[in-house]
Amino acid sequence: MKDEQLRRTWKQDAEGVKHDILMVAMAEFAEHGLAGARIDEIAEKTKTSKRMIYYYFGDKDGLYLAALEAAYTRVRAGEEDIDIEGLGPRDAMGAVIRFTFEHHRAHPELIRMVMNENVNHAAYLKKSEFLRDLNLRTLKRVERILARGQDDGVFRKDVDALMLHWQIQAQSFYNVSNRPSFSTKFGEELFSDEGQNVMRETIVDSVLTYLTCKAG
Amino acid sequence: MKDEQLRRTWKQDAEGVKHDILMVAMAEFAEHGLAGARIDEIAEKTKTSKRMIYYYFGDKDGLYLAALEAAYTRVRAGEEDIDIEGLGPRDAMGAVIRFTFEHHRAHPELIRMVMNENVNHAAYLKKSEFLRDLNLRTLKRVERILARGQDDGVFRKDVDALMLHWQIQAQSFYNVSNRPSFSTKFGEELFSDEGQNVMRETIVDSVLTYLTCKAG
Amino acid sequence: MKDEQLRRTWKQDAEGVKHDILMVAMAEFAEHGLAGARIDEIAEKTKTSKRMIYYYFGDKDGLYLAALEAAYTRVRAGEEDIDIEGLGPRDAMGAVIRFTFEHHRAHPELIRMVMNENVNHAAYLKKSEFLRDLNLRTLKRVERILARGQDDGVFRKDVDALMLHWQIQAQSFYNVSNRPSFSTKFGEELFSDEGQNVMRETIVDSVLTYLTCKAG
Amino acid sequence: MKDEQLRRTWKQDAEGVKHDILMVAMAEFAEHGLAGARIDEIAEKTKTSKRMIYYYFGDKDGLYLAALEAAYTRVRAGEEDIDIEGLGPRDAMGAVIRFTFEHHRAHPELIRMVMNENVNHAAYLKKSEFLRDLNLRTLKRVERILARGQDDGVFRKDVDALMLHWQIQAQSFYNVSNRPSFSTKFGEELFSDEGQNVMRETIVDSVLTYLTCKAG
DNA sequence: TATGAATGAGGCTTCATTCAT
DNA sequence: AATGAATGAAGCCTCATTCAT
Repeated sequence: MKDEQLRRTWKQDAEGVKHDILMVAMAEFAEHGLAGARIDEIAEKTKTSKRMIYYYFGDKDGLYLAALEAAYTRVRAGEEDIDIEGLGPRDAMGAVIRFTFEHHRAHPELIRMVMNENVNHAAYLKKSEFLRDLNLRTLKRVERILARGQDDGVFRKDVDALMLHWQIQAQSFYNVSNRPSFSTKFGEELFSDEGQNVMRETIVDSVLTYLTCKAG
Repeated sequence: MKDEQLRRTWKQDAEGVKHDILMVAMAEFAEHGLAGARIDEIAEKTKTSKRMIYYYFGDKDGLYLAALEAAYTRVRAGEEDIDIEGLGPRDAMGAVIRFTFEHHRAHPELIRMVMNENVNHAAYLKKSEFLRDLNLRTLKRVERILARGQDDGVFRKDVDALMLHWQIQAQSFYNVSNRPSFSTKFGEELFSDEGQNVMRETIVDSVLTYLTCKAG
Repeated sequence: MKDEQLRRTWKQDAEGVKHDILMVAMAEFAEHGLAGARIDEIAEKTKTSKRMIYYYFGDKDGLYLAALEAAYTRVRAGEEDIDIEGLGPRDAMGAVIRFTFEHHRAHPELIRMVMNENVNHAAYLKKSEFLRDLNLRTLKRVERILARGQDDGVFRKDVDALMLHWQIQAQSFYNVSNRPSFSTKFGEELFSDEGQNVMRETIVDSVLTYLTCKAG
Repeated sequence: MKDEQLRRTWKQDAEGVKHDILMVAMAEFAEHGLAGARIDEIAEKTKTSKRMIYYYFGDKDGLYLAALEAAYTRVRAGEEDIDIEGLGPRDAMGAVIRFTFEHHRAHPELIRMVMNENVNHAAYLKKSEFLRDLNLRTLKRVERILARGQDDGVFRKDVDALMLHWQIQAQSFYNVSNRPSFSTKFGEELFSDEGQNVMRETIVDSVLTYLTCKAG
């Protein structure tokens, strides 16, 4: 079963045990959803036992919520890396779109957890104040760049930041979430490395065109 | 419990019974997903008994696949209604976008079934040739209009029909699929009747601008 | 395990199966209480399986409530046998006391279920209207006889029927319920056949003396 | 959680810790019974930790037995207060009955532990010599008063002290133990302050009448 | 003396499915 | 074509208890 040597390493390491459980749980919930995931299966893939899951997380729901939060927080770490301070509005907006697109691509497990949340009518998202506030920063960044571009006269004035944010999110999210069904119907073409580059630049292009085009 | 009079009406009406079961199953699978739906619950809401589900559909998977197909076919009926023959490329494309957007909005149960399929890596979609081919027509229409606009010199040449189709689908789908999580984080504003009108026209506007803008 | 021949006899005999489960459950809950009884143990002693318990009774609480009701109703069957119509108030009251005393003695399993109910603050008794109303008849009988005796001038006037009923119940119940602790402390003497006869007649004697004594 | 200051006070105070645990355990066992009580729950309500329970009492059974003994001894403290030396047999017997009745009323937690013992066939009571001998004194007192009254010619001769003791105990005990079920069926009337006074005096009256009535 | 972490065993319950008629 | 009864397997969770420090 479990490597006795390894277990000894973890003994009394509450944070380590919790983290181990969370990583496994996140993967399992992302893969199978709340209803589809199995506590037994999660425990099996863990360095510890099923009993510890209940010890630390209470019940399946508690574990799910913790895994959801873990998925968000883990992903958030890499989010700040983007530096747009020195860029003009166009380039800044392009950078934000590219970052969002690639960020979603890089974290399919979070996308899948959010898909599950939507299947569940965002029941657990609603429960967690922490989670609800998490994405506001992304919106704020779009708002700032948009405002700057509008002040500079580079961007058209009749564009709403929330709506723009929504469009960027929609396409970045759908790219990951609906890849299985879309590629089943229309082929893998769009999802090759090359295809994804084209897609990303097309989104950038279409958003910037929309924001900057004089005629129409 | 069940109205005896009504049941008598269905007696010997195999198609009626099957249809009844399918409609209930579709609603339940759309609501709870494959893993989350309960055969008992489905049977309960049916005019007939649990045994009949197994009689007609074999097992839960069989019922799910049948419900998935039913969801697609039921929705497909209303799809042809759109008449774009007399329209110019711009108006035709606008009509297609508006139709797609509203069509997705009008059929959340299908959206939810597709969400579930994506959670399941489109396992059942892949099984059904029937389902795979179903959406090709929508793509074809976009292709035709795009080609016409490009021939007329109204639309820019460097746009790919599949990519364009993808963008329209992405936003129309995400609008329904991710409403729970998005509205939890950013409010219901975008999802009021007025908000949805703005969103739809924004999508139309941005796509058409992208297709037609000379400068950039 | 189970006799295959016997099972075949029970097959499709829903009432038989339910009754079988109830009798076993009653015995187990009487013996161990709600918390102490084990569903596995009950199932084991049953002609059927654990699954059927849930099929018919939903959960442990449901089974407990059903067993409680069964205990009451089963005991109630023999209750009418007492014929006091032709008797004078003294003899009638004596008959009622003797009947109550012996009736409690004859049904320790019901006494034990009621003990358990009292440990649980009568939580389930309160839930069941059926159970609440069940003992009113006994009180009514005492009321009638008392009133008759008071009208006849045989019984003293300042006696309350409910209080009298309470005294009869108290001693008849305690005789069964507290036999373990009482006999541990004070010996089995009172609980031999002879001791029980003495006890019963002592109760009759003391109640009738109280009801009829002129002096004081 | 726990008041740190208070805990420091208890530190090194083994007797204090044990006493604290016992008081909590008594309350929990009285409330839920042996099977229904939870070690976790007891530990939670304690000033100390679960580990200490095992340290001092070995296991759940050990804790239960200790709590049972604690319940008896704690209650016993106030028992001597009754002074009947200067009273005649009638008044002395009345005083004993009143004392017993009120004493039971005042200590429902002991009554509930004894109820539980009876549910368990007095298993733990039988184990403890200490507990078995505890109530003999009460019986002795009744014996003495009864003998005195019989010698004086005030009480009838054919009354057995143990039986009399039993009757007093039965009614005093049942008043507390079966209040939940009795009041559920017949109302709270008998259990108001006024009702309890009436009940107590009725018991006194009926016992004394029985003991002293000449005619019948 | 004290404690947070850990746990095996067993508890209750639910699931999709099949049987017998 | 139809149904109420029945079920094995597996799910989630809780219990008293012990370990390591």
